[in-house]
Amino acid sequence: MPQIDDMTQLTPTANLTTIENTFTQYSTSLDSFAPRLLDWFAENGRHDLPWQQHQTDAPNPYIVWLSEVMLQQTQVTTVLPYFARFMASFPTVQDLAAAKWDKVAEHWAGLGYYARARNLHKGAKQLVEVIDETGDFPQTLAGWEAISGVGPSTAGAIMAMGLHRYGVICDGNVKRVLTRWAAIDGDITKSATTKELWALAERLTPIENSGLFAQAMMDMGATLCTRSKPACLLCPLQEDCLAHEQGRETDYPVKAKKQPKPSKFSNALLIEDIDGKILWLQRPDNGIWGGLWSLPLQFVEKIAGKMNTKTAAEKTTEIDDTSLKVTSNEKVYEAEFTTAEQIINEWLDKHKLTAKAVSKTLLDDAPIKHSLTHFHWYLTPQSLILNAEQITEITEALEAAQININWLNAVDAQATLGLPRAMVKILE
DNA sequence: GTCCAGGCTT
DNA sequence: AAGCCTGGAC
Repeated sequence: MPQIDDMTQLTPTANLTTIENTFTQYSTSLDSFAPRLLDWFAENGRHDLPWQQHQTDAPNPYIVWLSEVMLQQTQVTTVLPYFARFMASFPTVQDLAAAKWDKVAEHWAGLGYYARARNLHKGAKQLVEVIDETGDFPQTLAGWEAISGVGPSTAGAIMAMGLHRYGVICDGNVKRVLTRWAAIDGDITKSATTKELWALAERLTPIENSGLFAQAMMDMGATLCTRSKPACLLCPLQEDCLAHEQGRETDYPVKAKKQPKPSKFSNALLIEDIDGKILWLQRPDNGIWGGLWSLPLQFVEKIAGKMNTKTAAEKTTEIDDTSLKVTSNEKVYEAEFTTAEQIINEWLDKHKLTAKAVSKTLLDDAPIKHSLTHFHWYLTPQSLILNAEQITEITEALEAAQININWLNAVDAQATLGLPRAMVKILE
């Protein structure tokens, strides 16, 4: 734990000094922050989450590590059933490390951000290696940060809550609470602001009970200091919250304006045999849905995000144009295919085969829209039935290129493969 | 329907 | 700095 004298050195500008000068009795505000928060947490916090370890003297770091990785970018209610299934199938880190990737992927399917699942599986193997060498889980912040998928905040959470040692977290919840409490106007996506927030989090975290403090901060951010409509009346920090004083709670945290998202159009090929078995491809580890199974996708086009500064004339064209076509100020990009999709496309070309639209009714031919962080994806299901000879040919072509493939009907695919949500939508 | 949150890796 | 996914808020 850095001493307070060191803290000012951590801040690039006079950040903490600014905060301290803001209060006439700054040490009272800063020093009473944790006691007020912990009192609130004892009375009103959640103490029944299945991964919480603060009521035991022998915390299980595996449970905290697993839950923290799941809780990255994901809300508690979404994580709960996934966590239960993981613990049932992989009760120890050794079980997880020994599992096959496809089994891990199937357990994770639907949670999103699949790199987390790949890192989790890799991390389990790394942890078993550490345990075999030292007899125990890593015991230091650096030891945990060396595990794949564990960054500074997750490592701090594991130190504090999984080992009952000293640890600091500074996740999205903490950042929202702190930017409001101290009215920090810097863009939280900038590294200077990140540094400032980490320094403040460290200054506020009590040396004793850092685990309870971390839980309390996360609970505060999730239940009181919410993004919209924060419950300031119930907040133990209300009396010296600068954002509240100014009535500007929802102005924080400050983030740079989002860039317009491009749109991508693809066909999702349902390549079937006469028994209704569908061709599935395992996607490469990098890129979208890495390591998961997907239908072959056929790139159609990609259109740049809509500009914010459109002229009235351009807006009119846009309204008139209901068929998702390129408009004048939009750019068309290069096609994007995986190796497997290239092989399939070349094979279809060679045999002059074209997939047909699958719509139950004439009106039901709209593409499925799937929005991601950085683009909108419009997926149009297209069907193609192949004979036995063609099935053999395409299977051999893909296997020759070391592509992992599967022929499974819709029900079996959902039950046994890790399918991303968009694929489930298409099957439905 | 649209907008937005969210930690880590590369 | 960009890429990654889904669900909840509105």
